[in-house]
Amino acid sequence: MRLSQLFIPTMREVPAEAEIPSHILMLKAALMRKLASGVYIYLPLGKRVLKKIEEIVREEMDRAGAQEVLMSAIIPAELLKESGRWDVFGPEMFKLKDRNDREFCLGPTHEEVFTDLIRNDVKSYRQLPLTIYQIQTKYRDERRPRFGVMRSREFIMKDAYSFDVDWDGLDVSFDKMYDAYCRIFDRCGLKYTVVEADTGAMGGKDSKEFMVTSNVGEAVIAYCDNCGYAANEEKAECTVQNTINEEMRSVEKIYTPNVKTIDELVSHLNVDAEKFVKTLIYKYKDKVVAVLIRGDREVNPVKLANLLNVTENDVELADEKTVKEVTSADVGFAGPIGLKGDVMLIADAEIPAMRNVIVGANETDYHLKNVNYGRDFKADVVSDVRKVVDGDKCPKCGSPLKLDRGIEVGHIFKLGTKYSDALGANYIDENGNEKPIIMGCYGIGLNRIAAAAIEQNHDDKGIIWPMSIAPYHVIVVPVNVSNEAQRDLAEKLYDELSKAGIEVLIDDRDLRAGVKFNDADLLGIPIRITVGKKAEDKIVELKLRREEKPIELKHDEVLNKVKELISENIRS
RNA sequence: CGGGGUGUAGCGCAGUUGGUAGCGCACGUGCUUUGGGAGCAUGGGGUCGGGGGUUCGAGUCCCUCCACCCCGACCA
Repeated sequence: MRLSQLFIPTMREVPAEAEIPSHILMLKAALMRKLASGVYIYLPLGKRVLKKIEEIVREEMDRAGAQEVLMSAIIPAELLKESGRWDVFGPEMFKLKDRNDREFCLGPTHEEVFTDLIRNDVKSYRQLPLTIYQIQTKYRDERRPRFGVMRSREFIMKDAYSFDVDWDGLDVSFDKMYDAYCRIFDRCGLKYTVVEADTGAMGGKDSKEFMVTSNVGEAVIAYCDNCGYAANEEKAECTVQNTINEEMRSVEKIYTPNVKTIDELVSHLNVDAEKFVKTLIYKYKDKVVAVLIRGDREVNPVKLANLLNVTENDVELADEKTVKEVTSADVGFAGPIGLKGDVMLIADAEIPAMRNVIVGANETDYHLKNVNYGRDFKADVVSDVRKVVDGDKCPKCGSPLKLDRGIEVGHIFKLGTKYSDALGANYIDENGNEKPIIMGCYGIGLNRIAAAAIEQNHDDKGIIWPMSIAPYHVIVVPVNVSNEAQRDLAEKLYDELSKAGIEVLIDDRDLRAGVKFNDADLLGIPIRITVGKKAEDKIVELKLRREEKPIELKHDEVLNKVKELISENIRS
């Protein structure tokens, strides 16, 4: 392709709306443009990158025995109402009505549609196992789209669903997908970590996320260098860090006028935050629960929701009125002793291991010190409900955990029977018994892969595409197109490379060398061939985008060298 | 959804006490130039986010709506 003809409106200045490198570079390098908040259109180069990623995903899905189908982006409301998710997703869905006032939504995910297909057309164990997938646009009306394609409202996803006769079968299907995912991300040139994840509103059992490590990632992951344990922040198990064996002292009431927050208490009493226990009042489904947690810790809302057997959306901090009713005091003085009404008391796992702590007195302007679990109060439930912190002991081996940020590019679940039960997707086993089909589901965000790849592969000049997903492999740059020798040699090379099936660009624009080099760097084409002063002697330069120094090559050596470089850098 | 901010040429921005809109880059044309974002000359491009109001006169003041961005909340 000729740059003089390619629709590639690169930008010299940084668009004000973009903050992170991938977003900036995708706009600058003319991969995409924004149409509306969280909605992007892809230009020729961006489209090629997506195609490359799509092809890798497709090859690996097919290799793993999955079969491609294509659902509709439009889903009738009744299907999602059948599973209950019409309300679970709620405002996250783009909803629409047809002329007869029938409700639909633009699919945020497709479990129900796939399950519906299977319940109609799969009846016997003889038809199982089966894994089918699609590559399709999904729609989620995110509250806050951001970071370009990283969190957009329209995005391309590969979603696969496995159907098995039993849990052992699911394990096999799941492991195949797991392996396929590793191959996909390896081939895309991404550095990633697989972490244990919470299943959340999706339901199901085992769940793993594929996280591309990046400091712009929105997810926090905890991992252990020693034993390999890794989990996302929501899931990461917390252990009791240290057990204090002080002698229990007697409870004292202390006057703490208008001292409400842990920070204020720390400076008022000159005692470390870890000697306090916070009492947080939450509401869920018209019930009230009090959560006790060490002063310097944070509650993990996912763990709390799971413990209460509700979704995260159902749990929220109680309003002031409720807090006053339950604690008989202003907000800021809640404690475990003397709560009124039907309040479940949950203590974080660390609480029983603490001694002589300070808690709210359930009386405005007072706290209690030397309070001890077991002697002074007992919780209805003791469970891990806090967020991990850097340095926590690994739940598997006890070494210190580290925290990092990641971009979630893939997520695989063992769903089990959640949707087959809800929609009645059953099969007849060899004994004639009707049983629910055991399902798994597996998602990959394709545009996110592109953005994540840029996050991990760029410098201050632009993108540095991994060979496997680069829009083109080679760019031929004649330094001066009005120099006949340079132009002719460049054209000849372009022609030879094209005929050999190489994906090659030629920058035949009548521009200064600096502009062309800067564009080539911005675009991130892996191999640049510069045809300059030595064109008369049939000598050109070959420079890798990733490397600093070029090498000189004779004209007739170029094709083989290029072929070699490409095949070295693409795994299949 | 709460808090903050911004809307002026394709991009980045300026616009004073209210007086009829400008700069850089980009774009067209001509000449010169040609190994890391050239120079000179010349030209085109604007419902100043929309609507309403105040005023002789509004990019500027007031009201209102909208869009977009950031922080938070939220997120299979």
